[in-house]
Amino acid sequence: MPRKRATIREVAQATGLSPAAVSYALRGLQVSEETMERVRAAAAELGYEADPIARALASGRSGMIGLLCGSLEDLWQQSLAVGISRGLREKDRYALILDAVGDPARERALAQQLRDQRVDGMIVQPLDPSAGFWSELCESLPVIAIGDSLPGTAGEVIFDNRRGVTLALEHLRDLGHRRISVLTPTRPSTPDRPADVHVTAEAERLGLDITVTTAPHGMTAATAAARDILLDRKPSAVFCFADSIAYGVYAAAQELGLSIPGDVSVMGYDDHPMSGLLTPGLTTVDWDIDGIVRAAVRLTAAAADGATRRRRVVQSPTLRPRASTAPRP
Amino acid sequence: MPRKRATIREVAQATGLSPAAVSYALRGLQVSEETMERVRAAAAELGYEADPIARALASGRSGMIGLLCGSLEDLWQQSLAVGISRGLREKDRYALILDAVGDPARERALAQQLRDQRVDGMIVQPLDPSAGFWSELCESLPVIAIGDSLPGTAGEVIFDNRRGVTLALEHLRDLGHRRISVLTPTRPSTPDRPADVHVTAEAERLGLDITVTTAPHGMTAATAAARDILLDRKPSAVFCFADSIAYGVYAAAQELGLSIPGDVSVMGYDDHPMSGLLTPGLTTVDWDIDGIVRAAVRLTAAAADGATRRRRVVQSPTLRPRASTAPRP
DNA sequence: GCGATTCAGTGATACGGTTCAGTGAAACGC
DNA sequence: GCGTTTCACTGAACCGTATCACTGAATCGC
Repeated sequence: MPRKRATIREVAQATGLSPAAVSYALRGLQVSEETMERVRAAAAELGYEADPIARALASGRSGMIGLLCGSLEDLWQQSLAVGISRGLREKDRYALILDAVGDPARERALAQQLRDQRVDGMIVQPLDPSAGFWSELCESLPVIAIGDSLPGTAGEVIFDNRRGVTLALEHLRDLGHRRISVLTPTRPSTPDRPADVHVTAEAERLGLDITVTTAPHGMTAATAAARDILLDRKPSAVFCFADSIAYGVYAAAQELGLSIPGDVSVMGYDDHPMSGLLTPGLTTVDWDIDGIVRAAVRLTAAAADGATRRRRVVQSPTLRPRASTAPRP
Repeated sequence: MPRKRATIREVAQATGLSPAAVSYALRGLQVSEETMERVRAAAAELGYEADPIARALASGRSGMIGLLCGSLEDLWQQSLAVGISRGLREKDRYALILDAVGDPARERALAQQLRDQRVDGMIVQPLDPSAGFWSELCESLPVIAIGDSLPGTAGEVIFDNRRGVTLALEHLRDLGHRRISVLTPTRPSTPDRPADVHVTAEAERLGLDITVTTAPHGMTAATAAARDILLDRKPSAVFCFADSIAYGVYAAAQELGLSIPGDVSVMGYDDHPMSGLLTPGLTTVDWDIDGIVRAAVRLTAAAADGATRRRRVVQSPTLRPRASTAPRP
């Protein structure tokens, strides 16, 4: 790391200008072309680079985008976070990634802390879309929601979960399954999460016998939950609301000596890159993660730059049938 | 998000003290018990919380720890990052995660930017341990290195790569393999990376016929590289320097109709949670990621809090034999 | 009872920028 | 040729906290 930071004052001194003029010049404001060049040259010479902290304090903007993840234990969300982080870097912005660990209370606290960091915008995968603080938050900075809709956001990338659930459950019904266990990462405290509502509604419509169980993300936790379900309820199919959870079911089935899809069919939801590599390949619902990343980055950058138009992208799911689902024996 | 931030001045006014006194009181310094209580109460009442940006500017510390990852395309590094991020949160610190995308030049720039953010410390997985700027960096803030050793760090969690490579190659040799392809994520520009040196040295010692190829992390890229190697060189075994890359080999083998381990044995390096779920299970070298996370968090927190003793943890690998390796046909 | 220490708290300044209101000179309209 | 704009730039205030040097009062030792 080179010479110890030059300040704006030193550049001003070197050019014979006032600090204010230098500040303007470096941002291409209010000064003549010629002065701008002179300042740029001096800044380069002195190795001057604006101090992001001081700038944030003075201007109230930091160049950072807050990324508030529901639970990074989910591999798919990890991929999403990494993708978004990279996308933002290409637009000269940092992502400040925070992990709510599946806890809505923590989600709220972290949102607050992100705001304190003067993030220019925030990307959120709301755990609890019905929480009251979102609208207040949206008023104080541009928020982009991913997944579920939120009131007052500057933009949204919404998953058509209704459609996704339909694809999954119809697929299982078409294979003859009636008795289906659903494993969802949703926390018990927010039982009315949109995606879950769709599940019970669709199940009713299709005449399926559904049991919904909560399982944390993360292999070991999901495996434990899956073990119980496979033993107790003996469903002919399991529908997991995240590929990560389906991986837990694979592990449990392996332990119990159950064959997939011979003894039980398994469906995922996300299409993580690993899902195609497993044996059997995991039948799942693909949300086009690259598309989501691109849309989120685009919307966020625009909103943080002051775009006012509220954009809403609705992501459509695709059924990705592989070998983990088969007709009911 | 509640009332709009109270400042320290308002708290001062409310308590009839000077701002300085409030500042001290809130941090439990220099003031009487009684005043401290009074200030705390007033602060709570006004909903005051210190502004991290202003604090960072004034004090030069931010409470954040920079986490500089080599390449987050690697699933194992993703797990590491998530784990460390969580561990730090439990110590009331944020992680500011940056991804060098496998590019040493970018690694350097990001290190600089992290420092500009006033991070209290930095955790680094150096892509290029021999780069000159590390020692300068270490002088200006406490750096914890993960993986390879670095001059001047405040602490290190070193992988005994020599031992890891030995475990892997001896395992393959014992199974009768001689003609082995090595796939490593190292960039061509730093060919003398310690881990790679061990490979060629060990291969020589064991009398193995080795070819080293560079493959980026990330399934699609690794798959492409693996395809070429499997077709052109027809090794009896492939040793991948990251489980993520081994996944690419699985995909390539699947495409080409090659059986693992029937036609080719595959070894990984890391032991990512998914490796045990694959069919066949991936034989790999386990570095105890949880131990690494714990050690890194502990060392970093200590160093950021001003601990001076330089701690060095050496991580020993364990061979995790599964089904992807078999005797040479 | 007197000088030397502690103690609790103050005022000023620093951190490194941004931004608002203002200024003198040049350009402009007519 | 005079009043009005525009242009390029300046001075000062400000963002919200930390910290240094200092002060007056209380405490201490003897």
